Amino acid sequence: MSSVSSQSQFRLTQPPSKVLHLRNLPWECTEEELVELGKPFGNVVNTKCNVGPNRNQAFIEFADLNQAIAMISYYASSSEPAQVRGKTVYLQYSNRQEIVNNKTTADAGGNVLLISIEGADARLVSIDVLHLVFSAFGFVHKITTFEKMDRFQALVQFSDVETASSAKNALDGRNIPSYLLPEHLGPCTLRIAYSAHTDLSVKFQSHRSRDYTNPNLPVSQSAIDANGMLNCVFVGYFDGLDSVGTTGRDGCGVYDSRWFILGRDGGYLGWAEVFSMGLDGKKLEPESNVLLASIENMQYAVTLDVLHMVFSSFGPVQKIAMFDKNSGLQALIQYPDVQTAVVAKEALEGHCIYDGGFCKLHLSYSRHNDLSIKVNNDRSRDYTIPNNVMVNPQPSILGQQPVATHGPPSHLYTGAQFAPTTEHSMIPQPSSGWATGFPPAPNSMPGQMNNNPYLPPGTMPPQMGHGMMQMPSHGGPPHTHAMPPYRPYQMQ
DNA sequence: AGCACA
Repeated sequence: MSSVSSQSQFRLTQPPSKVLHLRNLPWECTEEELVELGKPFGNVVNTKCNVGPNRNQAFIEFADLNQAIAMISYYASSSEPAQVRGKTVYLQYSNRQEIVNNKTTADAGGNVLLISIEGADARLVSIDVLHLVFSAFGFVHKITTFEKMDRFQALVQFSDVETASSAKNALDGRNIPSYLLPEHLGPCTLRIAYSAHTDLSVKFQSHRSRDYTNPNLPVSQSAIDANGMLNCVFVGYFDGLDSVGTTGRDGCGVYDSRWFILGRDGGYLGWAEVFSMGLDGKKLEPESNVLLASIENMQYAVTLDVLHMVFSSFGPVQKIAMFDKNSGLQALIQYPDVQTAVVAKEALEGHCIYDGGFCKLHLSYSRHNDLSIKVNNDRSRDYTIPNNVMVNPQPSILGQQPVATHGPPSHLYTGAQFAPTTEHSMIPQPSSGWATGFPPAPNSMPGQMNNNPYLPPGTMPPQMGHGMMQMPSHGGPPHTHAMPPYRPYQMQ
């Protein structure tokens, strides 16, 4: 009726209540901080924070009315105002007698979180980034995203309530780290609540929903990028800081193709790696014009010139950088285009530079697109710059003799050995090299064709001919793909 | 800086 509405909304003196109303709180304020604030005055039995349109209000409920009175009285006469995170907090008795809902049922959280992403660019946050962020706290089973009330929201399902609550506690009110977002995006803030759901229903892997527990789920077209790949995230936890460097933006981010994830206190939470997944569930790396080669079983020294020769069979090698990694040798090989790198990778992967299984190549796509070669030496070279321009402290030795580290040199692959020795009669000669548009058959690593026990002739590597290769939008296997046009290329 | 579920 009207007798109630005639009361002023803000009375100067509230009747006492064991519930206190707090305002002007920082929006990051947690329940724990509220408990800390009230504890000196009595037993805090319940709290509620992030209340109101600005989420800067809260309630504290004491076990006893006198405790609430004690707190109000204290701060009424104190020279030091109540503070949370250095912010002055204003206190008054609530006009309710108890805090309803919420924590009375003792952290009635669920294993599913409801996430609202706030910010002008919230809609541009990909499901993969969300997965990455939340995976820092445990295995994410499923994610669905949707728009509601003009807000971009997501449901994130964890295994259990504990994991979900740790994610909520750490991330609620936080911005998604900028280094996980495309550079042009503005801040995207996470607002997190518990959902009533316990198990999300995900019918398809799509750009809106993912089920990370079911690799057999149908993939909707919307989840597939131009290369016919499904972005995915792999995450590890707490694997130690010693292996983590700081090379990314913001002083944190990418190391060795992994993201590492920092918690709210700046502490290390874990690492994550974003990659693309083929429809068969296999991990695919995004293609690149730069290949990362690691060399296994390196009985013979692999020199820059050897690498240059091997990789030049598929196209002009622009740059090579060699370095030691995990007590092994790795090299980055840069081609002018992705196609050439794809062809080279598929042809060379798993093959050996020397007979007998020595110096086996393992190739992956690098994240780099353009290597910066500071100096031409025996470990790195920029073949696009004439020799006399760059300082060349060690003259290149073009006699292609492998340096044996153990035993006599084996057969080194040289351009001359590129001549067909098997049924693959179309393999180009070194003079025409890659330019003929036909790479060596995948099983016929140059120089490896004779009696190589590792490479039965005419055998397709197992990864060939499977689902991902058949996908129409994929670049396609090299023999069906248009090759780069012929451009004369001078070997040094 | 001024009272919260749905």
